[in-house]
Amino acid sequence: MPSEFDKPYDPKEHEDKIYKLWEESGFFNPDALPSGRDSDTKSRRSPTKTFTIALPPPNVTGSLHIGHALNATIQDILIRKKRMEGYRALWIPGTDHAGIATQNAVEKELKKQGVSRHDLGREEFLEKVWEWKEKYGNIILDQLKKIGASCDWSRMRFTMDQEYQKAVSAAFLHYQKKRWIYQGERTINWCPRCSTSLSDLEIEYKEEDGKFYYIKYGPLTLGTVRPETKLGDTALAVNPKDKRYKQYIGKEIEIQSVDSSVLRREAPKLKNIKIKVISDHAADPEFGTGVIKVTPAHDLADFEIYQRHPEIPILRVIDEKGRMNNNAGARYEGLKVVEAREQIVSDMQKLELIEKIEDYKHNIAACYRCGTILEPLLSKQWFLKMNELAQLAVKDVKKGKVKFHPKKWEKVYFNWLDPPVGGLKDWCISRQIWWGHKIPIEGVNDVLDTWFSSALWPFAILGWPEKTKDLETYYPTQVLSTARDIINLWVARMVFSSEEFLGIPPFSDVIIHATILAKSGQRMSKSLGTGVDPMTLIEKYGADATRFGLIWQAMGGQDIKWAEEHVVAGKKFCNKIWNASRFVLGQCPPSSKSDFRSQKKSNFFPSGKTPADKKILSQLQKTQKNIDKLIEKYDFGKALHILYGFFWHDFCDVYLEKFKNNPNPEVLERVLKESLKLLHPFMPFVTETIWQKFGDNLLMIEPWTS
RNA sequence: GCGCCCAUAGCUCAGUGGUAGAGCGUUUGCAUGACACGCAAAAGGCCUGAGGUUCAAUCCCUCAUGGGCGCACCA
Repeated sequence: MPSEFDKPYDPKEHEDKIYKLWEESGFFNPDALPSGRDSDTKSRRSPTKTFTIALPPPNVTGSLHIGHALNATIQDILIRKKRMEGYRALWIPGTDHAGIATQNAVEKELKKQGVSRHDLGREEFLEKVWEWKEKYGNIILDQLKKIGASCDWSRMRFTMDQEYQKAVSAAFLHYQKKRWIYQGERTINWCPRCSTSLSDLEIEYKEEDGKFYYIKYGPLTLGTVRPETKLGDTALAVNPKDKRYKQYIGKEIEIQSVDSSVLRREAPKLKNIKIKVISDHAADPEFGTGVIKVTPAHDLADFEIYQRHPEIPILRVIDEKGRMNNNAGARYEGLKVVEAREQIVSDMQKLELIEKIEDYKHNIAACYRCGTILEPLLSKQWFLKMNELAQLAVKDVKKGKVKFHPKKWEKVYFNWLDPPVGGLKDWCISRQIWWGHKIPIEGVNDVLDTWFSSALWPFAILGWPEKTKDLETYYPTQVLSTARDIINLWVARMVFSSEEFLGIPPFSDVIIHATILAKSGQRMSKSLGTGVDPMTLIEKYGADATRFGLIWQAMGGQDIKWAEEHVVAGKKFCNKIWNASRFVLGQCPPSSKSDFRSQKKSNFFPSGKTPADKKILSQLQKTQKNIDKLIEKYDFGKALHILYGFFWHDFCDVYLEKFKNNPNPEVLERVLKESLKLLHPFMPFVTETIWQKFGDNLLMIEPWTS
């Protein structure tokens, strides 16, 4: 027995070597796959039979987290199975430039040296980002190799590489020609920290304990959580049906307010001002006092009121940095929003303009990249019309051309694209950062939303807008596997982009995999230290065990609370496979290995004649069918449970234990060989390592079932 | 506020219209010609609560409770 076939299986001994073997074979590139096998005259790999997956490009800022590991495993299972089935299986990897996230990361690093991006200027800063990307951007892909991902690295793409930039420009110009892109002045979500606009999807809501201030406006009283925006009020609104306030509608009322021209060091003073009362359905008679203040420049809802009542003025009192500007008056100018709030509240209290203050729990919008509280701001931005595009995306799922697994996620998709109330707002595609695709219009400095380029991913990586051979051969893709939080941010936008530019859906099946939660049942969080690093798991238990643990737990896409025990089980299982193989090999020495490999269908029932032989062979056959069916249904967890039960219990505990004194080598070989194939997509390293003991062929391209 | 999901063994989860399973953990044997990362056994659950449908419910329906998540302009 070869010395490296030692008792316990040690993944570290084998995994890197095996990965190198695969890479050197060139078979990750489907163009290099053999077109048929000598033992099989039917051409297994007809050029038309392709199977493509576009890897959701990880951000260059990131390192692999446990969710990536699960997602990569799922995709690798599909790709490996299809490759064994004879498809030209292509899995295209790449990375995303991740505009805001990457810019933030680089700025943070520069800050350590006391440098800001403004010190460097745009050109030099971008050079730094590129340097940073070259240095760190591919770490995550190396981590994918560690878990065994069989991507075609020769086709690796980056959302900012030259070819990809062409695709982005082409898409932009196409939309522009259709007049779906326009510039407009709107109140949008603004992150004062990142100093850029954000789309409606790039928001996270945080619950906050705030205060609800009841402020006197002459004869009226109204409630607000943001008294500082009072300085930008240009109207009051009441509901047209609200009888209490009917008499005021359409009238200008005179109210006493804070005199904002009084300097801060002086005592606050009252000032009489006039303000118009309008009627609008946005005012809910049931809530607060039924009167609302309208601050169109700093509130998204108020801006909508303004759009319905264009006669009211707009007054901006907050700047891009989140500070009060000179419109706010000398008393408040330069104060941060929160400071201004404290100041104005104290002023109003002194002037007896505040009736009462209540505790109030509410959700506030925060930046999805840095967590800073967003400041709605009137701003000139570029928008992409969404009506028709959204309908393209809706149509594909409604018609079943794109299917979600599990199906329930359709709801999230439809809920955004085709909301039950209101409509889908146009997509704010401009960002005021430096790192990204520049908007291809002369004199415009803004860059495009990162997701604008991500939306083109599945076809841009195959060469679109050029009519490349790859695009022709490998598009559309079949499966997209991703996390649920980017269903709208990314999946929906890929669907309509592909429909718009190529007239077909980008993929037919969308797998929304389980979200892996911390033991507490909450999302894993780096800052809380509840995250699990897949690299640590691989280091400790091996890649196969990690893959096993992930798939074993991620049943049916249901969220899971992470339990490392299952990775332990995976490690034990690797060992079991290893040792069973050692035993079988002992019964069938390497001299017979050519026989071992060339068994054909004709002797699926080798000379085994005992009832037990027949039983295990029929169990094997049943398992093969089952596993195949379950993988096709994307039911990976169940497939693995069944495989585990078959191999460990039916084969090892029952059959092997019973007959180890008097084994039937042919049956052993048959069962082991077929089991290794079934196991390979799940646990590629051990299975390939064992397979290598039998000959030179790669298990990776052995026929799935024979 | 609207919507979705979950509640089964100590832990993490499967599952079925006819009173339950896995992995890990625990207990007890066993160094049995691959494996102690093992083998053989065992303990452990009125399947969250209350109603309903049914001959029959852990599984179907309703409500409740607890937990998670998504959406929403309620200032």
